Amino acid sequence: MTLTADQQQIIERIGVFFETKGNQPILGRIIGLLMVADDAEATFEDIQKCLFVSKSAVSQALTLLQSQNKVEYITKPGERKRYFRLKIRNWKVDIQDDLRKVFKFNEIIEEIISLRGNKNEEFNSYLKEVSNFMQFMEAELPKLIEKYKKQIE
Amino acid sequence: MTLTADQQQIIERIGVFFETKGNQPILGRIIGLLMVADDAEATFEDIQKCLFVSKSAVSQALTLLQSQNKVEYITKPGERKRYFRLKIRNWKVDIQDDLRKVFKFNEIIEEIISLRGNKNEEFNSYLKEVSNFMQFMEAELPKLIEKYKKQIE
DNA sequence: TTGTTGGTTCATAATTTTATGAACCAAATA
DNA sequence: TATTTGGTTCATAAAATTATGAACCAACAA
Repeated sequence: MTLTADQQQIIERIGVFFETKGNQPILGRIIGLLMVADDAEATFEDIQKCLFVSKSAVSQALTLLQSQNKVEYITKPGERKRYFRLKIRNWKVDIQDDLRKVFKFNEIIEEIISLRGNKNEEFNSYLKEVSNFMQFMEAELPKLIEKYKKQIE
Repeated sequence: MTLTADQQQIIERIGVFFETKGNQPILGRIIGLLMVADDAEATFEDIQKCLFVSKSAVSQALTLLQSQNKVEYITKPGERKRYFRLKIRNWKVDIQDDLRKVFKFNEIIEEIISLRGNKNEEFNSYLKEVSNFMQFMEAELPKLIEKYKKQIE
């Protein structure tokens, strides 16, 4: 498999995106490769050669991505090689998870509120306001997704 | 300033939360301290002593947090010390930014779509579907925030 | 004018994260 | 049976991140 300069570049950008989300560089690049590859799949060897990394790095990264349900592989008749692909069915779920993660902080905020004294009531009410906003958003999110589902029907 | 065991514990949890969002450990802990502190503020010395870190670490972390608009300081008459606080007015904005960041990936997806060949149309249409979902969510988000604002009036 | 307080700066030490290479293994092939 | 293919495993090297300490500075106090 050979990549164009455009493809190489966008793989790096995808890599950076996933890296800033807290993943190690190679994971994002593999996801990137699987996204830009013409047939949306790549063998172990493809990954190693396209990304210029060691066998062990590829092996470990793939193990991780599979454990995270981000990647799976298929096989082809008469071949021993694995063809790795993105487990794309999970994406919308991933997006929702990312959104929920933002509101996850509300759990901590609620704990803080219950712990705080009354030395700074202004801050306390700010906290409550933020908490309220998060609660609202968290509750509305599923409704929004329902709305989307109806819209595409 | 002395912290209870409860306060110490929650500071660590806040620290971990911010750390997994890609920040260095000390930043999250400082934010945590400013959240649980009774008067919602702390001096340079307070921070150093409560978090058991060096002067330089505190100085560098505070510079960063201030540059990120997360922290500010006030002074008190007759005192040279700075009292650091969370710039709490920015929080709802921060939350919105975090949400937008999730959809930011759509820019990359759109680029990928325009770059992809037609070797795997199934994958192509999956990509379009995900992109569509993100576009929808991104467009609805401001409406949701409007709805919230009206609701609290 | 000397010392103290409240910091800042920067080179580098300590730690953590990430990638490597060598050894290994099972299945298929020669 | 020996060799090749397609990987895995693990100790550690390399790189990146984070924290430290020493030197410094300005403002104020003695």
